[in-house]
Amino acid sequence: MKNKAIAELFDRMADVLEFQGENVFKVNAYRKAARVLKDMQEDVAQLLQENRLKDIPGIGEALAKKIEEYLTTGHIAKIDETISTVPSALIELLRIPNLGPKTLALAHKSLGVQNLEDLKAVIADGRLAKLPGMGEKKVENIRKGIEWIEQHTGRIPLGEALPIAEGIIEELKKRAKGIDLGRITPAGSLRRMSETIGDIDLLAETHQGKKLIEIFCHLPMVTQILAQGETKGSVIVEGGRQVDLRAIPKESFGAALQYFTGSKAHNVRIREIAKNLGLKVNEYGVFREEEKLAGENEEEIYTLLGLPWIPPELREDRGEIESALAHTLPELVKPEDILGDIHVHTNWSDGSASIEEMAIAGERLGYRYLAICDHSQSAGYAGGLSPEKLLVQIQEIRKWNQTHPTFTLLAGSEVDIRTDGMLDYPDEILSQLDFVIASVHSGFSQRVTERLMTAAKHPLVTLLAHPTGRLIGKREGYDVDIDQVMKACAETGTALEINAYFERLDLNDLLARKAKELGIVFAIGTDAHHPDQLGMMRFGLGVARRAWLQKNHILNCMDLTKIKVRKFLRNP
DNA sequence: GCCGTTTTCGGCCCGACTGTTTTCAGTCG
Repeated sequence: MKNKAIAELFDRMADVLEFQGENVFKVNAYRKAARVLKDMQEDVAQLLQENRLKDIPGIGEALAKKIEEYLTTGHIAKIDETISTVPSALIELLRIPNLGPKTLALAHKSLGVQNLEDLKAVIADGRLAKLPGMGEKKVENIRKGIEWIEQHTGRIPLGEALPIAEGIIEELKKRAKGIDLGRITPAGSLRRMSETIGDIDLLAETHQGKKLIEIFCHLPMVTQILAQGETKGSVIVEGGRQVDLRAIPKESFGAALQYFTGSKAHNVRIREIAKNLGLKVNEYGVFREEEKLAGENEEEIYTLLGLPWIPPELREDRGEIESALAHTLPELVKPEDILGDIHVHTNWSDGSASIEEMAIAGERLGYRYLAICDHSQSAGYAGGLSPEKLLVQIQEIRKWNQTHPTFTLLAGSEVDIRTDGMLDYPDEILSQLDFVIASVHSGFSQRVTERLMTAAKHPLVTLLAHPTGRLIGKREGYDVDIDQVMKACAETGTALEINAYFERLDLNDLLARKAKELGIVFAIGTDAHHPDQLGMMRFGLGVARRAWLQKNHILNCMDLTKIKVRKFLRNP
């Protein structure tokens, strides 16, 4: 599929045009087209065949022709030509905070800056600061931008960002006893539950902003204060992450929350709609001329625009606006819909807690069941269970169930799909399990598509775990044609996992949404190796919600009878 | 470059902040 390659080309084109001082709307047109292509699940080649390229929002006559050219020849002459006029090392510099296209063009034209090295040099010798419109402070900010990008390239995984945010919120509440403090919540990509977060954004409702920001900047976890004003504070906390707090008065808290939650693309659409209605939306409220119509709550903002409130997880301009206008937004799966966790390890393999400890932890979360799925025999690194040991574990689990009528343990296994394509236990063992998870843990480039498809077609396999194998910020994932695997799952009724472990989140939001369209059933499993890790369910839930999933799409939102009727369970 | 229940031309989301300026350009979110 060439969608991504074309999107990258359009993005690069936008960078170059911006650098050249082209019309900003043209630049934006390229950027929008790139974003839509990246998000899109359908293959552009398919759309071209059906002569439907121009049905893609943001793609008109000219870009459709360029896409067609790419698909037939492998490149786009006009874009290649434009891009080649500017060295790529120069364009890369646009990623530096506080250095935009104008300044970069100025440095290039006046000082001959071609790359990062040149830029550093003209900063160091003071030549950049002497250019017209430049000055010491601007240059200092660019220098800091370079420093920041050199040591801080990666984004924060959701599973790391959320606990930081919650720790700060808790600490703020404790220390703000004397002042008026109302709602306080994450905003930005964190509230949207994106898999990675840039900076952590918090919003607090208060009329004593200055005092609250003062408290915020002196929390125990703060290691550096970047900015401290009356409405905004910005700090670095232990671990090197940046956290921003904005203090918002009650009357505009909803508008600010809507505004700072984004995404940017979503907000652009919101303001377009407002404009067409003769209204104006900003972070202070909804206005008709000078008259303020709303601002205290997010709901009223959407209502004034003729829309239902849209869950933050959907706010990516991936169809939620259209769906909201048509009043067909899905009822997304909620935390209380989750009835159990069906991917859990114990100290029988590489977990750190006993079966009973995991069961008690699950019960405490209000679950009705838990599937114990330790590793299989060839997973030596993880203490995989021999067939004999697995049979003993099954007996243990059955025994436990007899004494606990209100909570059920399922006897499962996370069975390796070996490099030879076979499952790691013979069928006579697998058939004694209630639940079989198949997954790849070795040979990441060896016929993974074929192996996963074979596993999906195996009649004793319930679900494929972490189907792409990616690790956020660490590993790309298997060499796999996930479309083929999903097709096999759809055909055989095999479930796919949304692995909720914070580094995995695999399937991700976009793939899960695509799988949903194919009619595939999901399981959200935490892959917990410790009772505390059962709490990672919420990250998987975030992915599921971002994938527009409802509870009827998810195995572990069904009670055991229903799962059994749907043939996802065998013995219990 | 896209797009159209006022348009096939003339719009295209909005405001804060900063730093450089004597009224505004650039950058960011």
